Amino acid sequence: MVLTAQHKLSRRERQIMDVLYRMGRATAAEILEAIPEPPGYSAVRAMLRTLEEKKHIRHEEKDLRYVFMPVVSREKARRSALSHLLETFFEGSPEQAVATLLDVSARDLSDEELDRMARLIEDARKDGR
Amino acid sequence: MVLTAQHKLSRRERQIMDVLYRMGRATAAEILEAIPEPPGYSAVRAMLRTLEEKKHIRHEEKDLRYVFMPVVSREKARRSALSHLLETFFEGSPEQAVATLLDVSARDLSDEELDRMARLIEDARKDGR
DNA sequence: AGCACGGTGCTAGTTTTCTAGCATGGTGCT
DNA sequence: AGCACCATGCTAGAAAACTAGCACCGTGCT
Repeated sequence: MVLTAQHKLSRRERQIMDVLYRMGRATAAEILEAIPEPPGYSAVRAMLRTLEEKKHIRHEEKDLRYVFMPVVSREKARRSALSHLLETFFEGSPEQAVATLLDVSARDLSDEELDRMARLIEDARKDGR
Repeated sequence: MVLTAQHKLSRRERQIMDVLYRMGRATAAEILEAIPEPPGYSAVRAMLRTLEEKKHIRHEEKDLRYVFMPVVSREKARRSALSHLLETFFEGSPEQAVATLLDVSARDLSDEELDRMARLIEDARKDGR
């Protein structure tokens, strides 16, 4: 079971959740700015309300305005999203995913980053048993 | 610009596209089976029609029934989806993505797979210049 | 030929999503 | 106090998504 509830989100709701996961936390106005082909301000606020009702987000009050954030931790959402991507596009093969990942971000990978990735793989090898 | 048109898909449409990318090609009935909390059969066919109108999919006729498939190649869609995921959940950092990837699929990674991944990284290092 | 079966095409209707715009309430300035 | 400014709360309506169900067509069996 992948991203349990995520699948039920509407287009706009998903866009908002994406923004919130990217930014961590944001006000209605900030969210609006971050959405491509942006809806109206009222629309954003209405959807924030329903997202909150559905327990996907919560808010805190800060300087008179609401700051919204996801209820599910980024870490958890990450894993979920990654698993889903793996199944959908990579036949569940991490190897293929890494290949594409390296290819996509080839030009801005430093030697240091590559080193660290290599080390991650070594670590995984050890933990494997 | 990421997954340009993908962002405009409705919930059901996205579910269908996911299925098609997972399976490569499928009939209406097969798609229906593959969708969690499945809609009605008619609903699926209606959405296949609109997806086709919008040029996201196309169909061929095989043994009297339609077999649907994405217009955009899996490879291209992959990259797009991966980029988007990277931005949304990993601050654009491939390294973090690899870390989570290894963690998520830790238990079913063989030494051989780990070797191949390590090699991919070596290759990336060389290609880098 | 006549009929059952399994698929597609289409239309009409419901439900959900998405939106605009106004009412309300707090803050800070004059 | 009175007023402008901003943010939220809410309601009512438009638009899009979703769905059911029937008409139609080709195939193959009797």
